[in-house]
Amino acid sequence: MDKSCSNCAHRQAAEWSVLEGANVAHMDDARRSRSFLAGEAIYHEGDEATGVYCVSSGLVGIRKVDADGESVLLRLVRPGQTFGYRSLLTGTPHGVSAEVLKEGRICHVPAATVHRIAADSPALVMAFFRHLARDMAEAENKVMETVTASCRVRFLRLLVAFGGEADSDEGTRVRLELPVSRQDIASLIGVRSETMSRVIRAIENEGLAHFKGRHVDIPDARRLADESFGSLAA
Amino acid sequence: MDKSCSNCAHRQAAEWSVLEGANVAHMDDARRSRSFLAGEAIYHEGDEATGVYCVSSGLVGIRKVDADGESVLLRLVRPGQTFGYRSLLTGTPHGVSAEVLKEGRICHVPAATVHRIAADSPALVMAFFRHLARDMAEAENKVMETVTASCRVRFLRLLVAFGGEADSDEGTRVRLELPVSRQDIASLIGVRSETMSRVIRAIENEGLAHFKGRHVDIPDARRLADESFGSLAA
DNA sequence: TCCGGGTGTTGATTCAGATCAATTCCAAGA
DNA sequence: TCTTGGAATTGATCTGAATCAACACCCGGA
Repeated sequence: MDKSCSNCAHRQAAEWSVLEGANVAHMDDARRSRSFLAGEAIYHEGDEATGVYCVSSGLVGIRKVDADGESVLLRLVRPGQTFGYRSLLTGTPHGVSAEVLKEGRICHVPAATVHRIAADSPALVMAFFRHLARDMAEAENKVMETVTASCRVRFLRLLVAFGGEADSDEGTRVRLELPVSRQDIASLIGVRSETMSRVIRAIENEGLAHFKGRHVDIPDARRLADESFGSLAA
Repeated sequence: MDKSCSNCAHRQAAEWSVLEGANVAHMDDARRSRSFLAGEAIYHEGDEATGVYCVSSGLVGIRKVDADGESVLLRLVRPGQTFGYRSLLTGTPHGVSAEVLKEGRICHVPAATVHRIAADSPALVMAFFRHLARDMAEAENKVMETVTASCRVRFLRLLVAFGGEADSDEGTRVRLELPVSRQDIASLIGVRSETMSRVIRAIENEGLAHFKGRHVDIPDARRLADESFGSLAA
């Protein structure tokens, strides 16, 4: 399996899709994939970048830890997405750590290869720029949210985001699976896990959604989406 | 004044410094500068990008407003720094708004020019990538801080950041001037202005710093820096 | 089968910061 | 000079979320 990027299921999604000709071969050639178990660290804050990573399957979390040991889960990286390119391209140590949240397979493209191809293909650099721009926009949203929205609203919005990726069968009912543990969800929206529990119970009681393990059943997605639009759903 | 980028006081700082040969001339030729008064908007969220801006003098604030009208000041743009390049390069509408906080002069390089030069100079794109990467790192720090640190600590860290740019005369005493109003500082660290006042008064009472208008006098910068390192200064 | 430990839940209590409501301060304009 | 309106301060009160402390649940291993 995984013999080549060309037949990777996610080829379209990743930055590599802009590559042409010999560069595709270079990539395929230098690329190495290996499987990771949940909990394994891929790199730590402060490490030097050794290349660019690409999630083939599983789920990766980008984390940051402060001096007090407080850890925040900044974002998730899903299959088909790349990560770690920022430090590599700027030549600075990683400012965040990456860790496997759900076991899977992750490709690694060595630094030298990325640099060589980037020097030859401005389109690749541009693709990474776009990726970074999108991440930046999300980071800005996150700052806004943590400052202005209650933890309840933040959680509802996260549900909506997860739901967007899930299968919303024609009607308004949506069934989805939480990709990570509740602790991690709490960390993702910046609250304590106890608070997370209470928020979930409240939502459950109101009948907005039904939680069983990692399964979530949303009877009326529209109602939930409305609620997630800030406190005043004018 | 301001006849050319070549003799701009901030030439070294901005992304343009990587340009060579004819591209420098193209830039200089197309560039237009004009002065803005405090409070003027440069662009709004949702606007299409018309070019890249460069602060010559004064101060610019990057803001984001949510559905409820809550506004957060995300970051400041100082003389010598560029902004607005993100939307231009990705071809997406601005996700934030830019507004003049302190009157001054701002240069504008039209979209067509930037695109033409960028197509010819991969180094320019790379320079913008670096800028974005730095902003992203700061955004990540901001998320961390708003989630983990008290508003007191967040304010102290902001003071330290301002102090870093100021003149710390040989000793530990630092004298600096706040670049923006207290309301804006409150918005910058994500608290209400009332809270801001109280925090400032508390710091004043402890003798950590002395505030008079926008002037701040820090008798012992080291002590202040220590305090800013989270709640537990082990 | 009985552990053990990680994950999640629940309750009681506390506290940081928001909110509501007056003032006071101050700079620009008439 | 007086006026005026935004910026800043101050006080009283409320509340959302953290904290502290048990306890229930579930799953893999001996």
